[in-house]
Amino acid sequence: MAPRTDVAARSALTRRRVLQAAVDLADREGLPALTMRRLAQDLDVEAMSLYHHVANKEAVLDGVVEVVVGEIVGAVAGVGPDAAVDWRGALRARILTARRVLLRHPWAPAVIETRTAMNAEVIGYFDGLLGILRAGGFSYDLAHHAMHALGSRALGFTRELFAPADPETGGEEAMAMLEQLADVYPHLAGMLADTAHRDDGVLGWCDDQAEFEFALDLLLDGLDRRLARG
Amino acid sequence: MAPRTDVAARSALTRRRVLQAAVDLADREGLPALTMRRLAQDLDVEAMSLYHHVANKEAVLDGVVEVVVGEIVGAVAGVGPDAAVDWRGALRARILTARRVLLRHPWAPAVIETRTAMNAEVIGYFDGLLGILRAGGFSYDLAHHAMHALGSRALGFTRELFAPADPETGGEEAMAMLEQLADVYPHLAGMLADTAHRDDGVLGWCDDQAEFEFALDLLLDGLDRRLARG
DNA sequence: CGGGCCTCCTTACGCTGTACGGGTCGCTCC
DNA sequence: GGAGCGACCCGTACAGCGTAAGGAGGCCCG
Repeated sequence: MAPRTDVAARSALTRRRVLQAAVDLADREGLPALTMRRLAQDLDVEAMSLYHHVANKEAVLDGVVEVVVGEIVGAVAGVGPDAAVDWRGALRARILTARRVLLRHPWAPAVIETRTAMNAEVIGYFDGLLGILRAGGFSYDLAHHAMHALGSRALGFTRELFAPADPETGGEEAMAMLEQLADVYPHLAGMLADTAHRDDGVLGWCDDQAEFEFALDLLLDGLDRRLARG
Repeated sequence: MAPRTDVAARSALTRRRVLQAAVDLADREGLPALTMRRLAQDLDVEAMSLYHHVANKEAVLDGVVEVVVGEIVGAVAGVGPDAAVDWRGALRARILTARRVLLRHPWAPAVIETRTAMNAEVIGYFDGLLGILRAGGFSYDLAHHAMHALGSRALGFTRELFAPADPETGGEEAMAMLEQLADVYPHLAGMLADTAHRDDGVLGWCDDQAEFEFALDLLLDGLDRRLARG
C-alpha cells in the first residue's frame, strides 16, 4: 500500500479538531452516529488514533459540551441591556441567545444532562449569569436559589417530557385516542377540544418558543418579587 | 441436561413480571446494569425469552416508566386538600408526593427524559393535574401553559446540570479551584465564600429538597398571579 | 390422537468502546 | 551524523451490547 503521501496535510489532528468534528458529526447525523469509529472516519484516521487526543468517549462528550457552551459564551457577549440598569432584561436576553445557539445543536441538551462535571466554559457562563444577578442587587443566597430554579433554562433549553414522536402521524393518533377516552381523561380531552377550535388544529398546538418564554418570564417575575421583598 | 423440573413454578414469566424485575434491577444496581441479558438472568431465563413479552429494549424502558408512574399515581391518590378549595395546596402536595416516589428510583428521571411517547399511566397523571388546575379556576389555555412551565417538575423531579460527581472529593477540588481562580470567576468565588461561612462548609451547600420547593413555589406564585390577573 | 401454538432456548451477527503491541516519523543530544 | 526517544498512528482483538433466525418442548383444541 502506498506510504502516507503527505503527513503534514492531515496531521493537524488535535483535540480541538476532534471535538469540532464530533460536533459537526452530531449536527449532521444525530447523536447516535457519534461513535468513535465514525468520528475517526470523518477525520480520515483510525479509531484508536483518537485516543491520543482524548482519554475516552466520555472525554469526547465533555469536549463537545465545552465547544457548544463556548459557542454560547461567544454569542452572548455584549448582547442585552446593562445589568446594573435592567438585570431582568440582561438575563432574559442572554438566556434567549443561548437558546438560539442550542437550537442549532438539537442533540446537545441530551448530552449536557448526562455530564457530571463542569468545564471552564460552563463555569464562565454561570459566573456571568451570577454577575448579572449581583449587579441587579441579588444577595448571593437569592442568586444561588435563582440559578437552581432556572436549572437547564439558564443554558437555554428545557427538555420536554414525552417529546413529539414525529411531526405528522404522532399528533393525530394521540388526538383520536383522547377523543375516544374522553370519559377517562376528561380534562385532557377538554383542553384538546378547547385548543382545537382556537388555532390551526392538530398538535402544532405547542409553540416551543412561546412556552419557553412563558415559563422564563414566570420565573423572572417570581425572582423580581423575591428581590423586592428583600 | 436435566429436563425442566417444574414449568408452572417459573413460567409466571409475564410482561408485568419482566417490567417489575427491570425496576428492581435498576433500583439495586443502577441503570447501566439494566441489560437484556442481566434482566433475563434475574428472571432465571435466557435473554431471548424476554422478547416474547416485550418487543425490544425500548419497550422495556417504556414499561419501567409505566410502572414507576403507576407507583406515583397510587401514591398521590387522596393526598392533599380539595382542589376546588385550594388548588395550589393540592398541586403542591401531589407534586411533592411524586417527588418522594421518584427519590426511591433515582435512575428514573433519566429514563423518563428519553421517552418519546406517553403511556396510559402518564396521561392519567397529567389529566389529574389538569383537573386540579381546572377546579382552581384555570382556563384551558393557562393550564396548558402551566403544565409546560412546570415541565418535569410536574412529575416530581428536576435534573440538575452537572450533578455531584461523588459526595466527598468532588466538592473539595471544585472549591479549591474556584478559590485559585477568584479573579477569573469573581461571582462564583464570592458566592462560595459567602455560603461557606454560613452553614457547615463544603458542598453540602445545595439542599436539593429546599431548592426544589423554592423553584416550585416560585412557579406556583407566578401562576397564581396570572390566574388572578384573568 | 394429532396438529398447531405459545414459550423458551441456542446460535450467531453486527455493532459498540477500548486494551495491547508494534511501526514510523521527526526532534534532540552526544 | 547517527542513535535514541517520544509523539503519533495503525492493526488486531476482546468483551459486552441488542436482537434476528430457527429449533425444541409442553399445552390446548379439534
